[in-house]
Amino acid sequence: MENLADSLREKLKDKGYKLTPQRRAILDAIIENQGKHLNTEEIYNVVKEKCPEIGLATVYRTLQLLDDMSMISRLNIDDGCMRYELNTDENEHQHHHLICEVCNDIIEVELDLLGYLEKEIEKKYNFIIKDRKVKFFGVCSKCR
Amino acid sequence: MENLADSLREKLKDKGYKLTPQRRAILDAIIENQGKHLNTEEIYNVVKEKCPEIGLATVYRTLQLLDDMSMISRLNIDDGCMRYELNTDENEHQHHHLICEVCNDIIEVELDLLGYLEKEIEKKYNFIIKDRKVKFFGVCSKCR
DNA sequence: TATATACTTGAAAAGCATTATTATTTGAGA
DNA sequence: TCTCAAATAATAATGCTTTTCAAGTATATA
Repeated sequence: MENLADSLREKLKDKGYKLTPQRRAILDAIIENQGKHLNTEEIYNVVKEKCPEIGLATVYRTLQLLDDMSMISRLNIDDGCMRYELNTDENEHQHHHLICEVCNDIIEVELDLLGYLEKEIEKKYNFIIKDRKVKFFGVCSKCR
Repeated sequence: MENLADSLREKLKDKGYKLTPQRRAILDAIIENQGKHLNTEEIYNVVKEKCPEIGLATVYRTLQLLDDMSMISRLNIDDGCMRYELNTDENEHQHHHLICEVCNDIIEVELDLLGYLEKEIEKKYNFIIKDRKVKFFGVCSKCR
């Protein structure tokens, strides 16, 4: 997965941002924990292993920057903090989330199947849909 | 809409909660502003007109109570605060939300059309779906 | 190479929505 | 009316996030 890290670093530099050790460490932490939907504090703790002197504010700042650049996405599970996930080419397309109310695991769903609903909404409500957030709450296969 | 207020008051008393003037005022405020998706601060300001001595903490407490009793539902638009909507018999069934990125208006969508997607998810992921939150972001008819 | 300029950072303070605490008040049944 | 658990107002505390600011670092320019 070396190419992913490289391409993200390139993306940063292309936009005129400096690739500091802190930003590099935060990017690495997110890449290494892909699929885990870590929150800011958790990312901070991972990053501190390689970069012990980093400040929490830098993590918040960098996550905001990466979100603005669409390199990561926010995910709000209503658990009191913001979680993040990597935007890869594969999950660039819409995907939904299953949230297990028992173990709090977050599962990504590749199935989309919202096309018809969206077309109906755009027609009936004359509303231009640009983004969607779809979350299902319930019990996952491990907890049933 | 007198019956709605009455039935909600009954519901409170049936569960052993006292019908205080504060709770009555908060219920009335939510009923009178049905469809507006007010946040806690906004509800507080409406309630203060009829009940000026009320404290903000009481509003938070009561909204939590009403949510626990499924008389209202939380709606998180990621705008930094929690919003609420009344659970009437009509909207008891699932409904989604359109959020206009221009005027920030929130439109309720009666169309459901999620049945097939949910069945596929339950089958493919062995996940029992108990609730869902679906939000579409874009531009509403008034702003296009 | 020296220097000006803009960008980053860590630490600490501030912001903001929400929750907990506590002393006081109140609703509703005996 | 009296009693007492429940509810309240005021305020402090909490937790996540953003801002401030002084200091450090990198990049461009002369």
